[in-house]
Amino acid sequence: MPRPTAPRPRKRPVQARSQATVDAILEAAARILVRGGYGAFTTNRVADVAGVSVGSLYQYFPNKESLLGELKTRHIADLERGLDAVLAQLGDGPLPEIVAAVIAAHVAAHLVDPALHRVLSTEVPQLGKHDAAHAFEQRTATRVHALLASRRHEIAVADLDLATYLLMRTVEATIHEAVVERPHDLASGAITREVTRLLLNYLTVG
Amino acid sequence: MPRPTAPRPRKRPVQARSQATVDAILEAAARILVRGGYGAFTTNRVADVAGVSVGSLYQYFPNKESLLGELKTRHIADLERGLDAVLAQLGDGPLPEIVAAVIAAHVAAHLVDPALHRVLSTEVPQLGKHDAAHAFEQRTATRVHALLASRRHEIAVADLDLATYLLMRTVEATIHEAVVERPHDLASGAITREVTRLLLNYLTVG
Amino acid sequence: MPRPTAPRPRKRPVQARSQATVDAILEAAARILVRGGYGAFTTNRVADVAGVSVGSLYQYFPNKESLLGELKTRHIADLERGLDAVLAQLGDGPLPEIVAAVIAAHVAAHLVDPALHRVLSTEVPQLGKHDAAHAFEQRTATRVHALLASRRHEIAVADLDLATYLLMRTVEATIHEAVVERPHDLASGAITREVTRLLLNYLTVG
Amino acid sequence: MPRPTAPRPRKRPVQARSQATVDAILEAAARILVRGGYGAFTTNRVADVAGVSVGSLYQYFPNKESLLGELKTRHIADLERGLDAVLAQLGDGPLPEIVAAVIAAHVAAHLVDPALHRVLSTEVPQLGKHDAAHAFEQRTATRVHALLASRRHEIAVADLDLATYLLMRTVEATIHEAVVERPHDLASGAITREVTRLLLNYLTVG
DNA sequence: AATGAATGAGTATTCATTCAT
DNA sequence: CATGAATGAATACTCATTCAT
Repeated sequence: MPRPTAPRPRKRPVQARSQATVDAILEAAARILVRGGYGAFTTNRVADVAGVSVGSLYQYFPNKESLLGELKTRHIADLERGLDAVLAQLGDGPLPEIVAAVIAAHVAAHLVDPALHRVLSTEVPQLGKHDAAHAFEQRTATRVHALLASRRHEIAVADLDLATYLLMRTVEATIHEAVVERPHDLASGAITREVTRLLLNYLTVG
Repeated sequence: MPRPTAPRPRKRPVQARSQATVDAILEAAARILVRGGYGAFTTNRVADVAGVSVGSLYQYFPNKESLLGELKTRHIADLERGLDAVLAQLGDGPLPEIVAAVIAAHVAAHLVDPALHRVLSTEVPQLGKHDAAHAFEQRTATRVHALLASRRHEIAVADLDLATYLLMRTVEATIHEAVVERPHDLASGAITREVTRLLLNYLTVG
Repeated sequence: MPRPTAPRPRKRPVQARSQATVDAILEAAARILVRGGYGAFTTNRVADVAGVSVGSLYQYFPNKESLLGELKTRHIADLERGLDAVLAQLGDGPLPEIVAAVIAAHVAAHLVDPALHRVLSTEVPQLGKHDAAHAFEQRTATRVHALLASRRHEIAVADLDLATYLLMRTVEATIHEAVVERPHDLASGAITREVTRLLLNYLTVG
Repeated sequence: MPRPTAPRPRKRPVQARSQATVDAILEAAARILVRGGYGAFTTNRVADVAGVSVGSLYQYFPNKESLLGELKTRHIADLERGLDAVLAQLGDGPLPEIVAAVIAAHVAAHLVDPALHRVLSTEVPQLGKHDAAHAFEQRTATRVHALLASRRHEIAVADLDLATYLLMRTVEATIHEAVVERPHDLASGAITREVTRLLLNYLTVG
């Protein structure tokens, strides 16, 4: 009866077959979230759609919030995997290539599950931002910062920290919205091209 | 769970003391939203904090959603008022002045009630974006587009529509986040300066 | 706040112009009841439709129940007026005429406001039957009993009391339902004819 | 105030103990309805009296109306069972026997749960009569009609349809009221005897 | 482990009634 | 007398969570 107070503990599933259950639950959760928004996100319904009992759900997730947390964590891991794939191949090419790569990486990431991304980032209670999402952003910022630093001589911006911030915000904001509002410009490559130009000009032109 | 229907027009208070009641309700609503997020936003609690009875709340707002709607509408009106104040003074100065003004206007707008803005734009059910917020964005886009068009010869970007989109997204995203995450850079004027440079470079450098 | 406990006190309107207000209220009440059933019967709505304030309504009716009571009382007075008109003309004619007259009187009564009659007799809380309706039935039963008694020699039924009961139940039941379910047979006179035969046979055939 | 929608099919309980819960709920519902009328019929109170939580009630009945619907359905099933028991034994006996049987069946039916029957048929919102009650009446009318038709030669009434209507109305009305108002005459058999005579005379005497 | 029946505090909303103006 | 803003207990219904089987 008492409503949950803190989302401390998380998952526990380690065994073999239980993994299937956990996956089913998380998939059901994502589907419900995408289809009906956070308002439709009910533990009973999730269990139902997942084809398991509520009891089982609570076997793996101590409370609703932990389920949501795991969902976020996994989604972010997906995003990061995409990002890694692109950034990993980046040698010591010229700045334009790097910026283009960062943007491409973000585009790729946003196409992983745009609908889920939308719900997760706009409708779901945030709880202080001190979650996986924040950590991910931090990590990404560090990487971008390092990439910029390695081309320090090509960059006309004094405050590299601020530059990183602006770069990331800009990329995120333009790509994120474009997925929904300008799918055509995104598909045609216009968005990528323009944003690349936007950022390169900023970084290199005094 | 059916998504809530669009916010219906609510009963318009006209009498003397009723206006005070309505204001108290809206203020309480805003405060609760800011402090506890959408999850804490309960009609009974709003009435309680407002110091009125639930019955009174429902005398003026036919349902929870309409209360939320009015809150959004008023907040946006506040934003737009700030925007107007800045843009109205804009004569036919050079492009840099215009871009700076647009950014300054956004900064001003976001300082109206940043906390409320955050909740309203990220945690509250969106209902299809076809609300006051969307209309406001549309209006602003049109204004920005017109401003750019009037300086067409100074602008190196081919697609003015896309340029407007990128400009607005960039301004919105960087300012919005900076309010919370980089208050220092915002206060020092660094954000404004850099974003101005970012956008001017984009618009003018081929 | 405390819900009403007993419907003791009733109206108080005696003055001249206030009568108009009371009438408006009662008419509104009847209309609402007919259109929306007892579920739609709300003091605020009644006042609204009547074009007066709730306060005024409570000036004349101490509570919801008293309003309902007055409505019933008036409706029954209407019924009784119709009955009187028919029965008053009854001299010492033969039994068939009397039975026909009683039936005709009931038909007339049920055509006064069938819709209101329906709601009042099926959907509205009864509260012990110790109201005006019961008294009316009692009075009618007495009259019918007297009429039968005056033709005692023509009647083959031993228990005149029971005969009165059956006669009244039968007339009421058949007419009441026919208004809604067999309007054609009622209009054509078939119902009246058949019920007359039914009752005459019963009363006179041994 | 919108009239409630038609009773939707409710979740069918199948498991072991759940059946007990459903029964407890329905019993409590009936008791409350009988004791306090429709006004006292509250889902929370029903759950309380049933000794279960509201949640359990809503596990089996999606809404208040469905609970009421099930109650009606069961009550009518009870009535019909009684009717069946009597009518089933009817061979091709003479008309008097048939009429007597129909009356006896109704008497039996009305003695099942007279108090519940009263509330259900007079105080509860009807929703258009298109429910189980109506269907039951239809079925009964068909059976009675068939019985009369099979003795067509003994019957002096031209319109068999109208005769069926009058017969059923008369039986229903006299028995229904007698249960409450003339229990003595009912127990003594006087009601049955007189109503039988009433109807036989009607059907056979030209 | 899994199940799903059961729980009950909490939520949005209504409406009879009061009372300051 | 009239008004209508204000009241708040009561109501239908939901949903996170528990626990006996």
